[in-house]
Amino acid sequence: MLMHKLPRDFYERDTVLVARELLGKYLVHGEFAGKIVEVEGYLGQQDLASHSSRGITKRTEVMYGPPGYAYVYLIYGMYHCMNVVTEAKGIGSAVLLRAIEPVKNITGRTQGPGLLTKAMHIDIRLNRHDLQSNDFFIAEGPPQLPFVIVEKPRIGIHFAQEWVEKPLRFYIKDNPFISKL
DNA sequence: TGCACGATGAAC
DNA sequence: TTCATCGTGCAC
Repeated sequence: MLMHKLPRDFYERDTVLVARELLGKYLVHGEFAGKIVEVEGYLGQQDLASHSSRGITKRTEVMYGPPGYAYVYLIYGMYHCMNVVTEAKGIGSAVLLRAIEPVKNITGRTQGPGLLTKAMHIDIRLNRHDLQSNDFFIAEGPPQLPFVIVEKPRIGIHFAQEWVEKPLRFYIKDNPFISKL
């Protein structure tokens, strides 16, 4: 299977562009692989829905670091969420991976950020991991048919005031593995 | 040093 | 609609 790893330049671009282009790419962790079918963009310190909105802290400094690294955190004490850091160093932006389509060695459901990480065996130990590595990365998959991208408001960010309705969630239209309608 | 609260998922 | 479960951020 063609597995051309995405270069760091891919991530060092506008977050919305990176988010849209991550759809259809292959997330690889060791023996596990899945096709990314749903993502959300988190734009930086001005984005009230983003963890980076409170500035640089021990937790968010990875978001403000160089692009192409994983930001993995524990949510609700029991699930992990995985993001990829985007844009230049100094900008606290990232793309949350919300759902994948199983490709290799995946058991269990993958529709939702917590289920995705569980199925891919991704946890807090992979926080700050360089996605240019050989054990954990995102790659261009094999050629596939073109698809339509659906834009919707992000999930679970009711507190984010004027950012609540911004269309920063993207998914592959009609894909059966997206997390919600 | 303490405490309220999630970028969730599953059950009721 | 409620609950499980714990690290983070901010108040005190």
